[in-house]
Parts: sequence; C-alpha cells; structure tokens
Amino acid sequence: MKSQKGVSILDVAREANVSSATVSRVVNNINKVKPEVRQKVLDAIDALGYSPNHAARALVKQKTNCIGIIVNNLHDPFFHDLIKGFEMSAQQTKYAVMFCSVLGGDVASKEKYVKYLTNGVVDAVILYGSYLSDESVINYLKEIRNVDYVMIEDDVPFLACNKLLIDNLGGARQAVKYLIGKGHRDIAHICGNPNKKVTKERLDGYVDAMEKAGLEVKEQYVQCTSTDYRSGYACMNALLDLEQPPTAVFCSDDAIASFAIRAALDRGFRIPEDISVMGFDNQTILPDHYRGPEITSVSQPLYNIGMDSVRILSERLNSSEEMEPVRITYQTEIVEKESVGVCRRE
Amino acid sequence: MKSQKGVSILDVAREANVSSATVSRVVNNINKVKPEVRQKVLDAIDALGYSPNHAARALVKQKTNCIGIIVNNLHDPFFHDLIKGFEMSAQQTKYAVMFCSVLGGDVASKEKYVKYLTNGVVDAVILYGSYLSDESVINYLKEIRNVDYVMIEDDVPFLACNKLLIDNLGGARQAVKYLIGKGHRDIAHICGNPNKKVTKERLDGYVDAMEKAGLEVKEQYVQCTSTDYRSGYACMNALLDLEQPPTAVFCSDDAIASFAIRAALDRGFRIPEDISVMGFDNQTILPDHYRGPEITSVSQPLYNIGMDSVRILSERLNSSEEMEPVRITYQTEIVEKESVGVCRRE
DNA sequence: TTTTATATTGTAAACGTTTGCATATTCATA
DNA sequence: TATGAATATGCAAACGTTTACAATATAAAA
Repeated sequence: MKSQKGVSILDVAREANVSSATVSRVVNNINKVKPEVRQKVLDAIDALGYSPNHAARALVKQKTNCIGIIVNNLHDPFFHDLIKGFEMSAQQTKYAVMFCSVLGGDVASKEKYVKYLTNGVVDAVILYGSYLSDESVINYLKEIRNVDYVMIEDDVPFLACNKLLIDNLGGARQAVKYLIGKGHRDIAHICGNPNKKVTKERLDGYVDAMEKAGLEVKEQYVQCTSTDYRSGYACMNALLDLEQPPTAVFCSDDAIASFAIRAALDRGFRIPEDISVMGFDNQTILPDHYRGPEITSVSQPLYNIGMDSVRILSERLNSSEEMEPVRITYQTEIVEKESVGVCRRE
Repeated sequence: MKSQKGVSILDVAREANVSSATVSRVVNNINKVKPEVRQKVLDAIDALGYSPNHAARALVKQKTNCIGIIVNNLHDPFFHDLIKGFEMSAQQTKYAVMFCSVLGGDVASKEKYVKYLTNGVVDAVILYGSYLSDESVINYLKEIRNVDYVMIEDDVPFLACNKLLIDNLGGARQAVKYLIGKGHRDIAHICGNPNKKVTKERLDGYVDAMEKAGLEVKEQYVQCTSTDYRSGYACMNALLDLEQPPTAVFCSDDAIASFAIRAALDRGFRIPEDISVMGFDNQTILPDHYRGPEITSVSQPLYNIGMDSVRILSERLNSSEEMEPVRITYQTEIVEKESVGVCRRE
C-alpha cells in the first residue's frame, strides 16, 4: 500500500549517539542541551529526514494543537466572510485550524464529525449554526469535557459553552426602523423557514418594530417561504397580488431577497422606485442569475466572529486556570446599497 | 484548563470484568466475543461514556482514517464546485475529510499545514493548485512516503504522485475556435498573471488556435494583467483604445472577464452586441458588483475532480498492493451564456 | 467419560513520543 | 585538589490502544 518511511526518534538518537530524551529536547527547543550535541542531533535529523509523529505526541501530551471547525455546506457563499475570519486568525495562532463540512442536513455525517473531532483529534471545536441542535448531538456535547468549544449563532440554553451570538432581533428591528425612516408604512416581511430559530427571531424583531411604531402587522404581509429560499419568488408574488401591496419588503436573508427582487423585476416593478426590498446577512456574493440592484441589508460581523472564535479558543487552551464560558452578542449594522428608496405612496 | 474525562479502555474493562482486549474486540466489531459478554461490555461503555482515543489508535494502527485537503483561500468562490465535490464524496467514504486553508501566498502557513498533515495527522492529502510549487514544499513532498497524495491542477514533473489535471491548452483552443465559429477574426486575449502555469497554458492555447485558423496574433491584442484580476478592467480599456479594437476578447478566467466587461460597459459598449467576451472557469458566483450578462465560459469539471480525488485516495488507501500513481487529464466544455454574440464586423 | 477441535478470553508487547527522576559531567570556588 | 553547585544527559514509565500468541472454556466426537 505505501512504503513507510518510519524514521523514529530512536533512529535519530542512535545516529547522533545520544538518548531519545535528548533528541526530544532538541526538537522541542528545551534548552538544556549543549550546543555541539544539539548540532549533532540536528544533523542526524536532517540526514534521516525525521519529523516527530503526531499521534505519539498527542497521546503522551494529551493535546493535538489543532482546532476543528464544523459547518454545514462549507461551499455556501454565506460563509465567505466567516471563513475569511477563521483563516486570518488561523494564521496568527500556533494551532492548526481544520474545517469539516456536513452536507445539507445529513445527520449521520454530522454526528460522525462531532464524535470524531471531540475524541482526541482536536483540542477544541467550533460549531456553526442551529443545524446542530439535534437532540443526539447536543446530548453528546453535554457529556464532552475533554474539548473546549464555541457555538456560533446557536444558543442552546442548558449547554455551558462559549457562545458567539448575533442580535437577530435587534437587527430586524433596525431594518424595519430604517424602512420606516424612509417613509414606509406598508412594510411586509418574507420570513424564511419558520422552524429555524434565527428566522423566528428576525420575525419577532419585525413584529416588535412595527408595533413600537404604531403600525399594524397585517397577517397577509407576513409570508413564509418553505425550507428553500427560492420560494422567496413565490412569496413576493403573493405580496404583489394583494389589493394593497406593500411599499417595502423586509426579507429574512439576502438569498430570499434576491429571489423576491427577481419576482418583482419579472413583473415589471422597478427596485427601489416601485418597491423597496431589504435583506439580512449582507451577503456579498449572490448566485450568478441575480441581476437586480445591490441589496440593502443588515450586516452581521461574520469576519469578526470567525476571528474571535479561534482567538478565544486559543486563549482558553493556553490558560492554566479554568475559565468561565464567554457569551458575546454581536450587534448588526445597516449597509445601505441600492434596493431601498424613499416611500412614494401618499 | 479543562476537566479531563479520561475514561480509558481499562476502566471499561474493569467495569465489565473483562480484559481490555475483549473491550477492544467489542468496540471494533471483531465477532469473536460471546453475546452476553458483548452486552456487558456495551453496558459498561454506556455507563462510563467511553469512546476510544484517537491518538492511541492512530499510533498503534499507523493510520488515522482521515484525509486532508489543502487549498489556498478556501473562501474564494472559485472553490464552490470543488468543495461540493469533496463534500459529496466525503459523505460516501469512511474517511473523515478535513480542509485546511492557506491565506493568500503565505508560505509559512502553507508549510505549516503540509508538514503538519503529512506527519501522521492524516493518511492522505489533497493539494490544490500551483501555489504549492514552492521549492521547499516540493522538496519536502518528494521525501514523504508515509502519506498518499493527490495534486490537482499542478503537474510538477518529477513528483510521482496522483495528478488530476485540466486541459487548459485544449480549453483555450476550444474557446477561440468557438469565437471564430461566431465569425470573429479580431480576437484578443486578456491573460492573467503570466507567471502562473495555468495562465501560460491558456495563452498558448489561444495562440495555437489563432495560428491554426490562419489568424494573425497581433501583439497589442494580448494584454496581461498584473497579479490582481481587477486589472482586467485596465486591460480591456487598453484594447478598446486601439484604432482597431477586437470584436471578441477571450479572458484567462471569469474573474478577469467580469472586470473586462465592466470596463466595456462603463464606456457604453453593449455586450455582446458591440463586443463579445469569453471567460474560463465557469464560475457561477461572481462579486456582487457585477451587473453584466452571464459570462460564456469554458467550464472545468471541478465537481468531478473534487469527487474523484477523495474517491481515488480512498481506494488506494484500502488497497493492499502498491499502486501506480494515476494521472488524469480532464477535458473542458464550453458553456454558452450571454456574453458572446455573432460578429457584426464586415 | 475422555479426547480433540473450536470458540472465547486474557497476557503482554508494541506503537513513538515526553518527562520526572537519577546520574553524570562541567565549572567555579575554596 | 577537593568540594559543591549547576548544568547536561540518560533511564524508564506513561499515554491508550491493538493484536499476536498463549491459555482457557466450550462443544463435538469417539
């Protein structure tokens, strides 16, 4: 199958006429070794092409110097900024950072990766997203005490771990307020899969902001997509079919917004002159079919969250004392682009 | 730092009143164990929450059941399809598949990952792209015989490993022939960073197809970008400034094409009525600034390449006999979209 | 019932490191 | 030169598994 090289520390020791302990000290830069001996060892290492075996090290030191990240659908452009954040702080840490991707909702491979990683493969795991709120996985994680972990964007109440959360409620409120500020009163909401926590929170934010502003939340102004964001198209059509269509539509996310805008454009509406559309996520990359205006959106600091999660774990792994889990809620920010205009209805 | 659970196979053995060997046999499904004993062990495992330590296993078995993938800039939308391919076949293999990302041209972290992975962390590595043609890395890889690996899109001649290549030359020829087929004669080329092999090959393909068709390759019709694909904008402007501008432009890749198109549009040209533009890569995701037509392009089967690379390594790792490295060249395919039209020049 | 073959279990070595402790070497000091 | 302190090195146990091999229990055959 493969021709093992199999140069071990003992081979080096023999070659250099020292003990394996000395070699180990040279390799690990423990400076209790005489310069000429160190050189002899270094030469032997070079001559034999030795490099220390990871598994053996991990076994004796009980750590791997590796951090694992689990997301679903790593290929999703949504992760663009998050990955950039991970990459950036990976560069700055001594830990090797590795990504695992779970396709779609595949529970089996999700469990496979969670169990695999948390079992001595890495020192810490970063989990993105509510797709992980599976009973089985959560129960498993509760038991895990041999790795540190960070959950991003998912707040499982009874799980005592580091949590980096996004203020979805606040973000949705911001969005609606912004639309109101542009003079809109008839504001609809296209809501993503309502079983997902994120989506639910954004819906709540919409409702809350409307009520606080004394605006009625008309039932037919809230359209829910199926699990697929493509149905944003159908939702927008439903809104435009109303006798009094909204003048602005706030969508759960930009992917939905892109399809909603497409629907409006296909019916001859102009964006934002005839109808304003607002998204969430500030996703800078959209499917290539998209030809609408750039989407005014609520931006989450994914880049920072990616950076922070690696940094936080790094710090915790290096600290000698037990640390309380952190819990950070990140605020969102409106990014004004082209898809929202001033309300023209009287 | 962290409260170790530390349940070992010995704890289970004690709890179940058997030897560690028996526990091991149960865990690994070696069916030489009596049903009632098996159950006793299973109960003990459950009671103690045992799961086998990865490092210890890896150490004794000399394998990790893991495949590592190294790419630069994992966040780059270019990798969309490739990642999808990896994900898909990851799902189908028993191997855990993990991604490592190297930011930009950071040689230090590139080396870090290559050395880290090839040293008992994984059983096999997949390397994407010519960014790895660093002397130091290549020399290192030559020495490595304890992992299998696949190189995608980079053919280092004296490196005997599995290679999955793309016929860039042929793809470029296809593209130019296609443009000629549309009646174009004045065909320019915007060439990416000419130090990169890929780009060089595509340039060669362009020249070759032009010559074979008896068309002159005018020097000013070949524009090279700097290292940044954004300079496709400037290149297009240079072409449009010529007294006889081309009627069609073939670009090294879609990212460049998107900027070239932008430049043409900004000067009031219509695509494809006034000038045709063709790309390479069939990148379905483009930066959100892009508002041009969908780009007619040469598509590489990245999804298949992703799938194949994992599959090939899986097979090789499981085979007991030594296998010759494979070398596959993938053919490209024209994807007709909106950016190329029939030539209107007399 | 005894013998033999077979199925099940246990013992202990090995995997390749690190590291506490013991020993050996060096060096400065008296 | 002898002494002690400081420095450098080696020995061997430990990390948690797997797996040949040995030992035992069980079943089948005589």
